[in-house]
Amino acid sequence: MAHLTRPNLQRFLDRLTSRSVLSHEEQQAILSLPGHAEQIAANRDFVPLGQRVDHACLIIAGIVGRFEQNWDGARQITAFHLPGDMCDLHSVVQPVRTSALQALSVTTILRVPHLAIRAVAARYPAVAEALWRDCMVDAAILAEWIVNVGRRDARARIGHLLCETATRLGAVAGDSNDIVFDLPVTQTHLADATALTPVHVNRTLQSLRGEALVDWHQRVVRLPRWDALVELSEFDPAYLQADAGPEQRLRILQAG
Amino acid sequence: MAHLTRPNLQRFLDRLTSRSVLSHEEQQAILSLPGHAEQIAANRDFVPLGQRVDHACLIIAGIVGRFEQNWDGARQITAFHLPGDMCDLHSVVQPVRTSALQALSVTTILRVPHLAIRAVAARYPAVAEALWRDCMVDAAILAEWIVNVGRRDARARIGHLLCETATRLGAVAGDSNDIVFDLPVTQTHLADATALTPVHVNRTLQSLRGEALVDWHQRVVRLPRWDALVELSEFDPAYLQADAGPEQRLRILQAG
DNA sequence: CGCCTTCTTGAAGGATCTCAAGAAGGGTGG
DNA sequence: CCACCCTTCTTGAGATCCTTCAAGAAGGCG
Repeated sequence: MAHLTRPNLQRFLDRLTSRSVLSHEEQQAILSLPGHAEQIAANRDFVPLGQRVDHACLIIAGIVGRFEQNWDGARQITAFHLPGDMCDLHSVVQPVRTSALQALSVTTILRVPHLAIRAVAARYPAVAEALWRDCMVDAAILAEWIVNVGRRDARARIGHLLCETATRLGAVAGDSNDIVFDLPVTQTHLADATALTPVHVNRTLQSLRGEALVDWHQRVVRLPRWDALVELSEFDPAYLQADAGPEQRLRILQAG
Repeated sequence: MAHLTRPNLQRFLDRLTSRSVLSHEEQQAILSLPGHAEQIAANRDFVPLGQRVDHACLIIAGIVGRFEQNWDGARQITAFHLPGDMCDLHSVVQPVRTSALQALSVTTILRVPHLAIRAVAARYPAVAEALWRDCMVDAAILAEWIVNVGRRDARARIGHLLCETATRLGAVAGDSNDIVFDLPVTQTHLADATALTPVHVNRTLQSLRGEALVDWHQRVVRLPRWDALVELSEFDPAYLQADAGPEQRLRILQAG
């Protein structure tokens, strides 16, 4: 299976090197990480709560939600994880699981042993730094979700989530105003993520559809008026740290 | 001023060593970090948005809020930072500021240069690991805030925030059912943190007071029926990772 | 004592929820 | 290829939690 892991790890590496500077040797070390692929059915927890974990999960295809649960069963998704994400990278340094991970659609993951990641991180401090930095981007997204759930009405809330996801998926390229991307997620999942009820999500989507802001059919999202949606949702992609030019990539921990 | 920084850094070090294993030498390195103290007036931004930062802020006394802003001025506090917190530790690895920090009451901070922190982290990988782990605890708190804001009604929301803050302040010791701690924060701040309006916070506090769950006067919070409040707020302190016994402290990145 | 912030109270309005049930869609087996 | 089933989407009507607006009371500080 090793011959398959490499191209998948490349995607993860691309993510790291978009924000961090890594040497050729360090990059090779990451690409050589072991891992074994696994297919997960939709709506299945693949990292249940309360257990110690000994591996991290790299998403190859599909989409994953990080769930927190309420006593009365009300669910809250606190993060979407997209292909190329190491969705529980934090567990490398903190193997006590505090939230569950669930596949939202059929999802392929690569389970990468903590031991291997730790060995690379220990050997190459710049890799540890890059991983740490990646975790911080996830944290910035969490903070933005608090604002989303706390301070925006249903239309802006859903719009913002779509803008964020489109950006993270790399669907927002060039200056096209017509964005299309795959989002294999149900309206109920969207409700869990935005802290709304499925019913209200449905009505809100209709409202957005009525203004040609969102067109969502068969798991394919189309945003025909990107600029208008960005404005409605007050979406500012800065927190995603996605557009870092080469001059913004960092490598700061050097012994001396 | 150096003779003053050491005892303050001790508090930060205690926080780190409560979850990570650090050698005597590593601990000394942290205690020797330079820094200069500064007093911040209430309601003042001391780390404004959108700038590159070259230092992190250790809170010595007072309380700090991490603010995200809306276009229309609606504010959301995404985190409280308490004495002993390095409130923008993440900036060590990601110096682009994405959220503002504001003192909620008169606050004393210690500004610690990134350069110094990075030097220690580079020299001692276990320190980098401990810092990274500390950031992950903050991230877990962010995730819990999403649940709080998204899925709990006003009473539970405020109750949960109080439970969390009491726990983080170390006010929940032993099996006393009567918790008292200082919380120099206005009801408006509480509204910004819970995504409610100040008016509704006020009414909710009255409701909690009516059931003897919360007693809040002159910036001093008293929780006379801790167990009942915990249940009402469905507060589970696991995510705070505060009670890690010695056997749970970690040191995992070792070259080899 | 006076000012400014913070807290408190009332009444009306609105965004979202709850409950319930029907329609549509997608996959599976005969 | 059709029939069936189960999930997902859609719709309606009433209830509610929280907000908005406005204004007065209380508290802290110079």
